[in-house]
Amino acid sequence: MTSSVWGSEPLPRVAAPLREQVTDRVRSAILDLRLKPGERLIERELTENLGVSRATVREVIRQLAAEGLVTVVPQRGAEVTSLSASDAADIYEMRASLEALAVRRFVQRAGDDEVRALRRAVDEIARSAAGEGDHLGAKDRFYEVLMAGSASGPLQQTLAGLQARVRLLRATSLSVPGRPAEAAEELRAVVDAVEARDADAAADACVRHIRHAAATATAQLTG
Amino acid sequence: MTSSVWGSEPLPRVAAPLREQVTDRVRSAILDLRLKPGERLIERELTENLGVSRATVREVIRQLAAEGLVTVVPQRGAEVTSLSASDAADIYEMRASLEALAVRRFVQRAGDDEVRALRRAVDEIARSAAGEGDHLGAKDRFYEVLMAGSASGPLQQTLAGLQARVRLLRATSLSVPGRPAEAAEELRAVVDAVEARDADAAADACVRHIRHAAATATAQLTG
DNA sequence: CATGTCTGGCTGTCAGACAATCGGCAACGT
DNA sequence: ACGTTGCCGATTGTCTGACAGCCAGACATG
Repeated sequence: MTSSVWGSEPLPRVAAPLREQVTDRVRSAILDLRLKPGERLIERELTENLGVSRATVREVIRQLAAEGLVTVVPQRGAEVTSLSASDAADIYEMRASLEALAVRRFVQRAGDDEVRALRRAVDEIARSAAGEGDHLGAKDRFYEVLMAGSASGPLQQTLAGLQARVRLLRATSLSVPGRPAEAAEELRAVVDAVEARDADAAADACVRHIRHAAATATAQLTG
Repeated sequence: MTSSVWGSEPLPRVAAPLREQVTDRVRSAILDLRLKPGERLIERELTENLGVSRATVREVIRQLAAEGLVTVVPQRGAEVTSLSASDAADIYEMRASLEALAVRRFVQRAGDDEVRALRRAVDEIARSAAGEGDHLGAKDRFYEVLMAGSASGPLQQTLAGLQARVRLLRATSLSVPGRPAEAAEELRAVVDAVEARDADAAADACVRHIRHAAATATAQLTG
């Protein structure tokens, strides 16, 4: 294959369409809580603050609505989604099921180098949990590797949406003290199973991790 | 409650926004195979055939893209998604996980009348499988009841997307002879467990059903 | 035959316009 | 003082028309 010379993939799309840049900006704003749940998104304001036309803004809003980050009320417009406690529980449970599946696929489909990358990612999480470093970023990289290795378009798309909503949750609740270290340990268990190529064990460990995360999160929510 | 005079619910949305009507139309066209997988969707054509402006058409396309029914290639436009065999397998597996979860929620949350409605729905499926009647429609109604009873926005939204993509699959493969009767039997098992309020058994039966459906479907695909 | 160039078809994006609708506020009658 | 009524501003839903940029295939050229 000559493709190895250029780097296989069908081209990483260097210049993203304006619409996607804007989508990313707004999504970040929501996840960073610069737009709080329940807050209305007025089209005119967005056009001004982002410097794009209303048509573009509207497409962005539809996109984010599909991801579940904003909710559109007919004839009233979009607002940042605010999740109920039961929604939160469901989302975590969905994540548990689907990430377990993703981990299974990873075990089946990922090459040794990708397994090593996953190991590195979890190490970085542990480091950031103990000492210093970008914990959220480290977790993001972990999931990036996981998704790439499990190589499933549909799974990736769906999980991305769920993950975003979880972060939306993290808005309401947040960082419990000893939690990062625990999380790192749980993820290490996942990678251990993956390295042993034991899909069942890996899936189990994954479910345990998310159930645990859900427990601490909802405790914050209702408490 | 005075609401009983008008019919309880927060209003069934009589006049849907134009955009949604159009979305439904196009979605139907895709699922009924009047638009085949791989076929390009040209904006101008859609504006003419549907009698709406390009702006509206574009919002509709973004919506369907988010549902996974169409794929947009930057600078080239949208085409009806065509799924790979491995995508199909993943989608079925995701459906298995999530519908199992939905059934669990149904057992927890649904009232007795909703359980009865589910029973009626499965009976109708059986009838349509044996003698005559709208089989697809019957299945749709079954899922409608299921979703309403499990009462979870996120679950409903996600599963709707998956279900649509499964139907897209059904485009490529299709109706195996004795299959409908089997399916009816499997769903009956689900309802039996639901009536017994046994969430685990119901979830298991559900997973079995979808695995079975996936098996026959992928057999068609690769064979 | 390989390479460069042109052109038509589409998409990406913008600006501006208008009707329909929602929410609140103020005037009104009682 | 209080519930109604009616009006107005803010915002969304949708349309029109326009223009630049990109892609693919036809065409010309050496």
